[in-house]
Amino acid sequence: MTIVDVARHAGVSTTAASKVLRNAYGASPAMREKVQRAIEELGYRPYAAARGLRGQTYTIGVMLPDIRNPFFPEILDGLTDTLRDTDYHVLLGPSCDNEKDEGKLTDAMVDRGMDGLVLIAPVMSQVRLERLANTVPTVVVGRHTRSACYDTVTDDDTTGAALVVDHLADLGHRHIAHIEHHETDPARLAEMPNAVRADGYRKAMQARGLPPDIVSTTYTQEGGYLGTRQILARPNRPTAIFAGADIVAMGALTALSEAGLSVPGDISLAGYDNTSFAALGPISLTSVDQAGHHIGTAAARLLLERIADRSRPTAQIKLSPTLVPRRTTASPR
Amino acid sequence: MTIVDVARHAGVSTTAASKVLRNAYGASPAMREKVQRAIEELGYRPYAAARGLRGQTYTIGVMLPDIRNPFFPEILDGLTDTLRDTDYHVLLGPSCDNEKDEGKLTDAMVDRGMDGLVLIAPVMSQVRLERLANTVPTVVVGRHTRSACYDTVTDDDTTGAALVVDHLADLGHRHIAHIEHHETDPARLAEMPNAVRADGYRKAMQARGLPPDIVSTTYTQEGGYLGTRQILARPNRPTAIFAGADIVAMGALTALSEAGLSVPGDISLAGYDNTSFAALGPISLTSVDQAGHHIGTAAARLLLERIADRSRPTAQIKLSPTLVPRRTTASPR
DNA sequence: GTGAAAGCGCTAACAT
DNA sequence: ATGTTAGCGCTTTCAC
Repeated sequence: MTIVDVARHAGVSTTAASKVLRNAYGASPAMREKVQRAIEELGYRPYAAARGLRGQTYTIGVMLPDIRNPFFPEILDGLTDTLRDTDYHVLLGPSCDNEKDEGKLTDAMVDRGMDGLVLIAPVMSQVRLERLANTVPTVVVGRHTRSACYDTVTDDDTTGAALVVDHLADLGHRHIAHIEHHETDPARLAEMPNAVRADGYRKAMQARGLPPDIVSTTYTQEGGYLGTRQILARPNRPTAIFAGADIVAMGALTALSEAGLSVPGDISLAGYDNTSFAALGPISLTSVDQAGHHIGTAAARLLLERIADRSRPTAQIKLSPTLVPRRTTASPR
Repeated sequence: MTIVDVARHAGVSTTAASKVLRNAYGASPAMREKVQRAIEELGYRPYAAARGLRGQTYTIGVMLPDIRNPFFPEILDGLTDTLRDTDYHVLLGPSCDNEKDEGKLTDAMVDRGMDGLVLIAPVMSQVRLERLANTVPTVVVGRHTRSACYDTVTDDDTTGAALVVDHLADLGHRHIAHIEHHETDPARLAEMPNAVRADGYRKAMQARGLPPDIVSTTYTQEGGYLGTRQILARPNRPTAIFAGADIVAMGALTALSEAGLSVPGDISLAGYDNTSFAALGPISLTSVDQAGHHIGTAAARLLLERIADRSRPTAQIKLSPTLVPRRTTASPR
């Protein structure tokens, strides 16, 4: 079942069939009609690999750091909703949280001739990112950089962190600890959402005249659990914990409950991302909403624009977070 | 940067280069050496679309019903761990929970020349499934069927449901309600994991001489919330709820907490899947472990076998679940 | 063991 | 407006 069969069945040339397939210029309505019917009757489907060899594959690749983090599906929904009415299909890479896996995955996506890439909070160096973006249209989500090669969509993590610190400080907390995703690479320190969040925390604490107190782990449930245990093992315990992501707060909750501490009675806890689990009745976690759906929508639009015009100047879209106070934060006793 | 460049750089024919690329028979060690070096020096990467046109794309597609359900990442991990050391890459479709979206996605995967498909709890008809499996090697996860066209990996949902019912009945519960994922299609009624789970519940209740009580919603957090509200609105309330999936239990917890009911004081609650959220300290949900990682591993192995030999008889792998009792279940007052 | 060449299904010049 | 045809990068007979 190839385009040749369609053309023959419709009694036209393959060029004509191809044009109809791609809605390209130069096909009369009558011809469109004939070809469409032939396609229907034969149940023909164009073979993407063959198209890829000549140009587009109509495939957009998405890379995300952790499929377990319930925040990422929000972004994905925004992406797929926007791409639904286009000819493009979205394919997701399995989660990869280190530079090596990221390289392998993006290579694999390039090898498969993908028309565009959406990279969510990638850790690879900017040099690599730009090399990649020069190969295939790319939108980077989460990294606070400006590049001439790729578009970016970020949420204002500095403000988001301040939202939490101010909320807790207003409640009367003086000792607020922060659990961050460990970051050593000096370049990423200024770019990655987790690092910017930690920096926002530091600045907001300073602005309040409070000493910062940071524990480094990872943005996972396990990381939250271990980080909290570390905090609780110390001589003087904070009255509030600001977890850099909801998933981290989930792990923190386990550690706190194991330690026999009540939330917010003994200790307040805030997360980040406002995932659906934060809204769960028995959890009711104070969090920061960064509108994942909008992030996804914006990324998809930027990518489509760039695919259409690879030379248009790059754009940086910055969204603003909002605080969602719930029952895990209260004044200290 | 094509295979021709590599061949020229190595001073051999493209055939030779191709053979080395694919570890095919008929290339001397010396030639392998030369070609490998050329590949390294040129940083050559084979273009998957072009390979696809002649044969394999080294890509395996995975379809899952809901990326928000924290159980599926377990299966995925099993899949990717097993596939890591092969030449295959895994690409995920965005979640799709209805027959139409499933069809679009599987079509897209076939169009992209994928070498194999893993379908997790698909809802499409068996006819369609078999047509698909005749096109491309396919492993179906979760559906309790035997087909001559595709391999299956399932967990014994009947036993799993009985595990929960027996646990609750042993604790002294007489009125145990079940929240299921709505299923109307008569064909799917015997095949889908949710339907088999509901049937297992029914049978286990009957074996205990207890009247079944089923509420139909969906396997989502929202579904659990709405289903539980429905249960609570009725005149006589059950003493225990068996949610068909942990994610459903999460929604149930919200509804119960909103209603001012304590768990397990006022009502016991059990889930299914033993996701990482079930183990969370403040939740500590009794659940059924169906070893998602093993499911993924088994699926990957079956798929590789079938890709290697498309005519080998189909296999049906059935795994056994275990109960993980936690703090949400206790004897009724 | 090695190489020349045909062709996978499609698109895009180019010719009509 | 429509058709002819040369490739895209790779694999795979089939000679040697």
